[in-house]
Formats: sequence, structure tokens, C-alpha cells
Amino acid sequence: MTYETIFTAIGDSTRRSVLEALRHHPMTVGMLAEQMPVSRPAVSQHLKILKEARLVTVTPKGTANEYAIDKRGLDEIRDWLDGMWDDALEAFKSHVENKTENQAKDTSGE
Amino acid sequence: MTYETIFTAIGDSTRRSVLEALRHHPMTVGMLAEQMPVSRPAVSQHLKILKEARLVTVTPKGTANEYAIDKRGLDEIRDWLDGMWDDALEAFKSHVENKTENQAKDTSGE
DNA sequence: ATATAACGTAAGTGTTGACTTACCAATAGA
DNA sequence: TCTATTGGTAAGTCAACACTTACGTTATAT
Repeated sequence: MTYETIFTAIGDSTRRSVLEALRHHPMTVGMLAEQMPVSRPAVSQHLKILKEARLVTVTPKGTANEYAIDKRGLDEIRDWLDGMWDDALEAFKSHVENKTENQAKDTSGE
Repeated sequence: MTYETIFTAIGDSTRRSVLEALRHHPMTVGMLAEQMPVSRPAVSQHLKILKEARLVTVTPKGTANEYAIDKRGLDEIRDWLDGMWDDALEAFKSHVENKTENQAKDTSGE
């Protein structure tokens, strides 16, 4: 499943920091590395994983590479979340129905 | 941040499997362990982390413990996602505006 | 043509963390 | 009360993986 790569990608705190840094505007690798506690190659490696998960995009600007948020990855997270949410609501609903059903049985002196 | 615990929790594939298993109805630890490739203690450890992240709830049923999806955790994921989404849209918008602005400058022979 | 800037990749290291077995605690039933 | 069921916890092991330094690559500028 493609969810695997996505959730593995956002499972690391450094990679989430990269995403946070890209929230408001695109940035180059060097800019990202400056405001992060790890080395530039480390940032590069994280960006590779984020790119494979469709969470960031790259556009070359001369020798620099500019990274930006890729909405396709965010979309997939939302899909997963919506599915979980719907099923959880349904499960909760039927659970309550069982509860009240049992209560009805109890009060009816079963 | 509390996002840290949540994303760390869903960052592991076994824990995501646990959440998937609980999507439709609550389950006890033993039931979960049966349909998973890891041991029961491993499931217990994962459930502890999921519980701390408010992704599952526990309700004792005799000697058994029944786990269910906790919607509060899902809510926090959604909040994070919405924030990312809004900022990414805004960044994309202003990026396009810069593009067209520069094009206007180019055509005006600057 | 050379140098420099910006980046990706290779190789190696250390630490986190996911798993196992063994043990202990608590509840329900005989 | 004694036993069986169900689960959480401790301790230890092993692999994944997040870093580092060193090197190779590409494009711009002089």
C-alpha cells in the first residue's frame, strides 16, 4: 500500500520539521539545512524519502533545488483519515445500539 | 508538542495494523494478537503507545481489556492536516502571483 | 577553461525501538 | 480457596535507520 510510504515518511520528526518549514513558502536544500539541527546531506536524504511519498516536489533553479509541499501526499493522508473516521463512527454507533438493546432486554426482565 | 506522540504512534506499521483491526469494532488484546504476526506482549506494548497518543481507549471487561478507536487522536491528526493544507494552498497562491507578476515585468520590457 | 556554489550519493557508525521469552498481577469460575 | 484466563511488565537481543564525513556531479560565473 502507498499509505505505508507516506506514514513512514511523516513518522520521523526531522521530516515533519522539513514539512513545517515548507508550509508557507518553498525553500532550497541549503536554506532548509541552515535552520535545522542536522547536516545538509541528512536533509537531502530526508527530502528523498518525502519526495518518494509525494509529500514534496522539486523544481531545479540553476544549481539549487527548490522543494515545496506536494498536496497529493496530503490528500492521501486525508483519505486514510476519512476512512478511519467513518468506520469509527459506525462502530461507535452500533456499539451504542447494542448497549441500549441489552438495556431493553434487562428492563424487560430477560 | 502532542503531535509528536501521535505521529510517532502511527509511524509504525504494526500499530497502524492495530488501528485497522479496530476500525469496525472493539477488540480484546488476545483477539488482536491472534490475527497479527507478532506476540501478545508486543501487541500490549503497541497498545500502550497508542493509548498515550489518545488513538485508542480501554475498557476492562472482566479479566479482558477491550480496546477501541479513540476519536480524539484522529481529531488531532485532522487539525494538523488542515493547518498544513491551508498554508500550502496559501503558499501556492502567492507563488503563482509572483510568477504572473514577473511575467508582467518581463513583457513590459524591464 | 576554471573555480565555486549547490546538491546528491556512498560508506560507515551509533542509537533507537520493535520484538522475544519469562515473570507477575488481577479477575472469574469451580 | 484454588485454578485458569487474560494482560501488563522486565530484561535482553537484533535490525532498521537517522546521522556523519568524504566524494562525485552539475550548473553558473569569472
